[in-house]
Amino acid sequence: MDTTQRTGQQRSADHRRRELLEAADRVVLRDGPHASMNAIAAEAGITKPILYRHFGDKGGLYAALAMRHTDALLASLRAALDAPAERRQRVEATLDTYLAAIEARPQVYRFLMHPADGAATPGDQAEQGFDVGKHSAPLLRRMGEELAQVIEERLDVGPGTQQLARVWGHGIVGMMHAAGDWWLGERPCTRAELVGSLADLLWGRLAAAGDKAGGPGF
Amino acid sequence: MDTTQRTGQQRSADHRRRELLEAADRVVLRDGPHASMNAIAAEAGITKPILYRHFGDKGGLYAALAMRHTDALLASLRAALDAPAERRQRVEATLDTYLAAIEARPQVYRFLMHPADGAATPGDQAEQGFDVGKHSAPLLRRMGEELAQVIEERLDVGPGTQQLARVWGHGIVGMMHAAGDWWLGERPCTRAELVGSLADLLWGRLAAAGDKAGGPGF
DNA sequence: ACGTGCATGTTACTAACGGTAACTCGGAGT
DNA sequence: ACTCCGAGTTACCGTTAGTAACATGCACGT
Repeated sequence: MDTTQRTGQQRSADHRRRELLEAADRVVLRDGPHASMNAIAAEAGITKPILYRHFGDKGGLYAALAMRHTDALLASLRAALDAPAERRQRVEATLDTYLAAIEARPQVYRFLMHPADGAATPGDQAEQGFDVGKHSAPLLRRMGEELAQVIEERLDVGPGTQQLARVWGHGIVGMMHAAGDWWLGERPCTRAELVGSLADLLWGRLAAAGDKAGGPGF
Repeated sequence: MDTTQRTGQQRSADHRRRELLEAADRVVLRDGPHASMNAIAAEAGITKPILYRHFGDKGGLYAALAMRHTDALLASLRAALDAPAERRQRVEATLDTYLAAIEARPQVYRFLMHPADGAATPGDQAEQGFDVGKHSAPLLRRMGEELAQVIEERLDVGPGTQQLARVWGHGIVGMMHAAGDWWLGERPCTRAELVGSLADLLWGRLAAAGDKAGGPGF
């Protein structure tokens, strides 16, 4: 059987937290990031203060929720990134993995990319300085750092590799994200075409392209 | 049609709107995107309902405000993009223009990139379907389309140029944005270094780099 | 001169939200 | 039996977006 009698007490603490997170997940998937604490509590069959006891505040709940999805997505990406294949193929597989994920669950994607407000507790005016990006999409940051690490581990671009890797990591992730966001809204082409075009961009086809008539000479 | 006497009535309508926008600008620059309608009204020396009469709702005010800054930034970028110089130099100038802008006014930048909620009027539950990206940062979209147009006009990459240009436009803008956001938060290097690294990425240095020891052969 | 219309402005309110204080209830330990 | 403690509730606070109803001033037709 289970590890003894304390199931009734202690395991239920973690288990309840899991249940609450899954209820919150359901509501967020249904209502988007505008889901209210009341709605989440109602979905879980309880009332607000319990949520606050478990997660502190709304930011805490959202952070816990985001962590789950972020971890899952990052695991997929890591798999594609670490596959034993040619570099271009790895890049394309990673792009495709990301795009497939946001295509399959746009609500989750939307939630992860807009963790809402976060700052400035109502009664207390906090941080009026610029903390740009501090509370902004943490998923993008994590993906950027992850990619930077892979680049630094695997690529040799001479001196300054470490800094270059970080710039490129965040830059490439941003490229993927923005292109995916736009593509998800307009669907101007197939996923494979998008992957190919982005890989072409990373492969220097922009620099290699010729000027059209009328442009300044190269 | 005298342009003289109706000044008292009609010009003051537009003028008042301008004044309100400038007051809102001041507050947003001071308090960030969390600025409340009350605060903005107070800064303008009036009260809330007037704001609502002029702009409909908070989204309307924010949209009008964002339009001003977006137009200004886009004008700068267009100038850098259309300069009569070599392509790489144009790219670097454009990147630098963008980064200089967000560096100079991080509050404006933060406001433009997070137009807050926007959807779901409180009393009426609206749009529960996925409208991903519909209300998301319009500045990025406009920049992406603008860049796509320039690419399509100036570059010749064979068939499919138009679609490729749009993908690249949004992709490059996303790269610039994400890298800039990260850089603004951590300041890991100078602006010039960041510009150079990003341009190198676009110039195919990622594809040209060699593998480090231990990696799968190329 | 006088009311009419209209834009401008106000006060006072509603509904919803995030968050919290204070109370209640049921079960384990001694 | 009595106490302690965690889970849960109701009822509330402060703030916010948004609105209804009331006041005021200025041009206009008659």
